[in-house]
Amino acid sequence: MNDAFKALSDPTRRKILQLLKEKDLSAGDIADQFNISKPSISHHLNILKQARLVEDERQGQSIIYSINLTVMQEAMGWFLGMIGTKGESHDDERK
Amino acid sequence: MNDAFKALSDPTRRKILQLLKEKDLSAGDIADQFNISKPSISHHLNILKQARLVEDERQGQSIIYSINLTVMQEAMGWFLGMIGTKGESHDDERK
DNA sequence: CTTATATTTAGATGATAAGCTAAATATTGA
DNA sequence: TCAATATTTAGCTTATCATCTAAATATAAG
Repeated sequence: MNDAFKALSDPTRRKILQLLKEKDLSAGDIADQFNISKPSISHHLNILKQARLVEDERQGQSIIYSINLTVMQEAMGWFLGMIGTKGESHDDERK
Repeated sequence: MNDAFKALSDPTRRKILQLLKEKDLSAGDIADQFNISKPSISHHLNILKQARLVEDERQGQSIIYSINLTVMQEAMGWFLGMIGTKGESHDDERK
């Protein structure tokens, strides 16, 4: 969970996720969307992979990346818990 | 928005937000919950403030911090857009 | 006006992180 | 097997960040 928040803190990685939301892409196709070297993009993809925000699968020469929404939904859960009524979750709350 | 994601990437700051979700607290009361020096906590609070995730107001000697859910709701919106059906938001999508 | 309390600011340090180039690995096809 | 293509790994540099101590600021109380 912490890894996911860390991964999401970088704008390049968030943009990668938005691209993958549209459709699966190879590492090279992703790199083409940025003014950043391929090795750097590969590094970002690795961070996203460790956070389990993306998955990869080799297809011939290419490695195809796809988004994994499971962790994103968990993060959303954190926000939902946050946005609930202030102080609601007290056991000793008076009615 | 980027500031918010950056601010949320630190576990100490996320815990501060969770404390403030329960009730407003002074800077000192917040610092007491961590094994981190008061200046460091002050620094974290400043980052949260710049991201507009918290607000502060002086009350006598103390400065009281409170959570501001507006930006958090915006971040939630980002997640919602992300979790929508893969590829849905194309203009040229065929029905 | 002096002291005590609460918080922040300043300045320094060590750890993380993002970026690069060059080299290594893996796959395909001639 | 050799050359081309796709991606990652290694190693380095620079910048950002979390943390600390010491000093500064602001309010309250005697």
